[in-house]
Amino acid sequence: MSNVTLEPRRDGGKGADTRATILARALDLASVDGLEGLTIGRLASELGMSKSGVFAHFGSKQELQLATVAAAAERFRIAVIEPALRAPDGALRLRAMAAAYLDHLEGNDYSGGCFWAATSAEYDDRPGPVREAIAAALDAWLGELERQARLAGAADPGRFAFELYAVVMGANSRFRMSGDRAVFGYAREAIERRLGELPT
Amino acid sequence: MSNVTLEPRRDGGKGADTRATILARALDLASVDGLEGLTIGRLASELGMSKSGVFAHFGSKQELQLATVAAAAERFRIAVIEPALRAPDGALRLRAMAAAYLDHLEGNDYSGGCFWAATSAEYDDRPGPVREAIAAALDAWLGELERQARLAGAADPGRFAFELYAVVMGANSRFRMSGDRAVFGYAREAIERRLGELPT
DNA sequence: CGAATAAACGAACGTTCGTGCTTTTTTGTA
DNA sequence: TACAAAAAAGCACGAACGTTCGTTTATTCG
Repeated sequence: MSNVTLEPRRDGGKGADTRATILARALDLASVDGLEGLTIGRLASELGMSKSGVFAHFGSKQELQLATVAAAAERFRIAVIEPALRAPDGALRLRAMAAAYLDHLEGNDYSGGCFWAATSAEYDDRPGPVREAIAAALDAWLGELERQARLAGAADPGRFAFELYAVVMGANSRFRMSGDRAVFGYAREAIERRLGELPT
Repeated sequence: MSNVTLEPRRDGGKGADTRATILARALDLASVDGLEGLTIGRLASELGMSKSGVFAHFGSKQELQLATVAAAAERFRIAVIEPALRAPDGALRLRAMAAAYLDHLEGNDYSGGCFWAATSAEYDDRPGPVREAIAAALDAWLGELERQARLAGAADPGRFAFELYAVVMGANSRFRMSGDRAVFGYAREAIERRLGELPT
């Protein structure tokens, strides 16, 4: 009766693998239908599991949403941050970050586009822990852009970071809606132009 | 028994007023919760109506969504397009359109931000008539930007239109998430800079 | 091997969803 | 003022939602 385990362990057991499998699928579903449209029943049926089996890993839908946000942040770190770290601080790092991001977006035909574009639009008017988690991830990204812009000698790093962010997100938005790949070219050229304006 | 009217009339009767009232509220709700999160029950209770009373005006949820998109397009026309028409074609018109849009976004503290930003992110992976309606509205907006950019003598009007779009939408996105009004200044300055690069 | 615990299952709950059918109230007009 | 049409309400439905519960199957470990 004592020490009742309500949720699977999050460490080495079999549960950790299942949890990772669930979150990988949750990430794809949420990129398409949003974190609110993500349902435990759908998730379970796509995984060949029972609703309660999936549910037990998180204890509530909100915890599932928060775990999905964390998984998205980790995937973003691997797909975008990590590759860009090989470039030196400053303008070259900025170029590498933007390029990795755009490549990631352009290559993601299969899944539902940028997780952060979808979920930030979904939660920008929905207070609560999920919104805060998304906002923190975006602030971290913008903050890193700003930090690198400062190292690159930008006159107004905050402004510089905003412009990079806007162009990348704009390309994702337009590509998703129109299917026109030309927007990635527009975005890359705009970024190059801005980078070229930095002090040498 | 013959000629049964399933939906209220869309013309001069009282039904037209009610329909407009419903759509006005639907627009606000959809700006916050999206067109999928918009529910007939919630709409009815906020309006002090019955679910079936609201439902009868549209016949299906999808029709309600399509009518809401149309209402959003009309509001956008009044708030952004119309005021900008007083400026002459070309660069001045572009400046007026962007300014009206940014003012509209910055002044919309009460409601849920840009309807088009919210719904395009929501439907970019959801095929169907609603997506097509949203895409058509966005294409019309981008097309008008491009047309004016061409009249202003831009070397690549499509690229020019994309950059304006990205900066305005980026400002909306960042403001909604961070609450930082400085992004509107960033956006206005970026637009002025691009307009200044046009041939005189 | 056997006991303990982790993991997944299946059924049910109360609620809300969109939608259909019927009835009542309101509106416009002859 | 009477009456037909329009508008709104009432009621019910099947499905899906998140969640809880008790039970069963897998896994781990002494």
